[in-house]
Amino acid sequence: MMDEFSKRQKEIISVSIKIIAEKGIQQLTIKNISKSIKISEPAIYRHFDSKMDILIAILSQFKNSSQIISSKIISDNTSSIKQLEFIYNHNFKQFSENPALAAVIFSEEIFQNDKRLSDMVNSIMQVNQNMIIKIIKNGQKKREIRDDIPEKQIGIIIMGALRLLVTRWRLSKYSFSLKQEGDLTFNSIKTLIKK
Amino acid sequence: MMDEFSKRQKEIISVSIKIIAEKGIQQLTIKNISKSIKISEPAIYRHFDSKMDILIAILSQFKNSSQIISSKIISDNTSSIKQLEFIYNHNFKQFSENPALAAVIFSEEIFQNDKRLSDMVNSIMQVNQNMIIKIIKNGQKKREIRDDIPEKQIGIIIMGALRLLVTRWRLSKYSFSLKQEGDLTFNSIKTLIKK
DNA sequence: TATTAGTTAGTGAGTATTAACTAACCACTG
DNA sequence: CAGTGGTTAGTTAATACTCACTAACTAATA
Repeated sequence: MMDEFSKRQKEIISVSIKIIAEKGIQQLTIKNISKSIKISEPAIYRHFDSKMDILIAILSQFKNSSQIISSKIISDNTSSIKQLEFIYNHNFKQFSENPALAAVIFSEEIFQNDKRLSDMVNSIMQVNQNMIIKIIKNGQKKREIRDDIPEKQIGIIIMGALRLLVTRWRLSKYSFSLKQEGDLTFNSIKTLIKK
Repeated sequence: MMDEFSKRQKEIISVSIKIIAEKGIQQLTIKNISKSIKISEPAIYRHFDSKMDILIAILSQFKNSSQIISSKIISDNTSSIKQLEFIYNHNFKQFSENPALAAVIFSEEIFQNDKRLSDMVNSIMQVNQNMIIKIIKNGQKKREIRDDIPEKQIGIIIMGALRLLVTRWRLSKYSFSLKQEGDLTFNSIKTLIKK
């Protein structure tokens, strides 16, 4: 409820995400933000107290949306494999439509400096991790997923493959179809883990 | 043979790695390097032409060592699974002994700005990836690894899990035993991929 | 005495942020 | 309705700082 950002605030957030996607987080400066919006640098401070508050706003947006998706999936009553497939597809779709998201989510190193930011990044990671592990555990109980491997380990494999794929896609400057490659990877994982 | 670094150069490289490990790559500044060595900032430039040359020196060290390991493993005539296990163990050992390595290797975003650096990071990644895929392909031929899944996909899964584990270990400020957790993960992978 | 490795003092560029001011709008009130 | 005070969102100019890097000098040493 609290994140009723003003029009300008939303604009600042969205151009910030765009800058990160296109030029990396190093280039996210007040100067570059203000240049994009075509207002002066100090004008930014009419809308956010500090640069960090902008970063926090960006991250909190992502946290919200991933929490919403998480609860949506968990409450959905299809097979575990289908749920995992949905997560993969949802991620690929979201990243493809908005490559900036990938750049921000995978910038853990940079946020490490500041505790507030690193806590936020960690908790976003946690939300996804918990969701996947929950699904796997459930799938093992329902005998849809093999149970000779701990759910935590399957979780690492699933998350790891997803992240590596997205990282490669990003570093290659989005040179291949994330959805296409992702489908191949998920099919392989499906073959590996289904009972 | 070309990397016959002087004593001071080696010192600069080693404190740089230390700084990256402890405070992140953002804190790798000429000022911080010189402070650690207890010489003045300009003195650094007696030994390296630029900061980038220091970064390149660091990366080339890692590249060399990973290439050496790669050829060593490939020429070794044990089972594919054992080879993969060796890679996992080698990585965990190297990272545990020198956490800076993890910080450097996984800082792709930061090196993206500069072409020379990003090429270097990419090629280090490539060396490992090629090695793993080669081993898997061979293992499938020797009927040690299941061949109902493309070698490339198994490669993504193996690399992805390794990277995710290291990333988590690093972000948790090395709070758990990488070797111990890594063994668990590799055992699970072994169960999944062996024929 | 020539070279090496250090020093002090500085440059210029870039950073986030603040100070001081202003134009436009908006709600009261005489 | 005209004028007053207050708020909002912008401006220009400046501050204080950090960054990589350089010029000029110096002590030690081979």
